[in-house]
Amino acid sequence: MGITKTQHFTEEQNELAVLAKALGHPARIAIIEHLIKVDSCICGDLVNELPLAQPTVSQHLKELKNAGLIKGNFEGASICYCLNEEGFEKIKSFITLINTYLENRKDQCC
Amino acid sequence: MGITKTQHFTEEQNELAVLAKALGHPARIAIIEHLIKVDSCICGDLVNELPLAQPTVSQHLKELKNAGLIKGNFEGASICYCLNEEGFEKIKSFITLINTYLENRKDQCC
DNA sequence: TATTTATATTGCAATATTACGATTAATTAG
DNA sequence: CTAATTAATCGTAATATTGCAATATAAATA
Repeated sequence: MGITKTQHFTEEQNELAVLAKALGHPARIAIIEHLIKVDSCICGDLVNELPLAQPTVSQHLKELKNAGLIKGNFEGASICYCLNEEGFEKIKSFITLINTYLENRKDQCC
Repeated sequence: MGITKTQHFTEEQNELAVLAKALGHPARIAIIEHLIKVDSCICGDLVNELPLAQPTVSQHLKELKNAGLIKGNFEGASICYCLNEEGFEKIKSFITLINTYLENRKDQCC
């Protein structure tokens, strides 16, 4: 029906999915990569950096912020964005779990 | 216009986005978690495990496979699925990059 | 060969996402 | 206060995703 059955999955599963989904667009990957390069920047910088219009960039920023992957601070007329460590911690834990499993995996069917 | 401007982003950015997007659904997180628990399983096992119908599970498996996060091997009448290390390597590299950055970050605006 | 078992595919309805022009809101500069 | 700057929101079109019933495919078994 086009609507995710969120209520049937665990909170942790839904949380991870939200975080991964937020990273599931090249523009948002590009935003994260840019923030790594410059520590922090304002929306206008990203509009210059990306091949997208200002409302579109603003929307992507909103999604990253809602997911908990970036933070925004008012700085005069503009808003200063930077990475939010908390969100990435959760992804890191999951990837570490998978990595540990893969390193110790014996029984590989494929 | 509802269509991602893939061609304006780097191949690496698009690749990462595809991988993250594939993880961006709780059912697919649940599938990955189940595979970690049991090493390998067939579609029918997941149909019993998840609150979703067989065609829906099959579709989620297809997406994970297309993204390169799982592999499927014919095993008689059924297909044996397990994690694909290659796909997770790429995500791990990205998360490690971010993690290294966050650990050394001095200038935090937020 | 016919039947059962396991999974993929098709088709479709409901909903979500992507993108942007136009507009609004909020702050700064003059 | 007014104009300029910056970014969010609204409205909307195009497209993608989610989910499942029905069906098709493919292998194992009787």
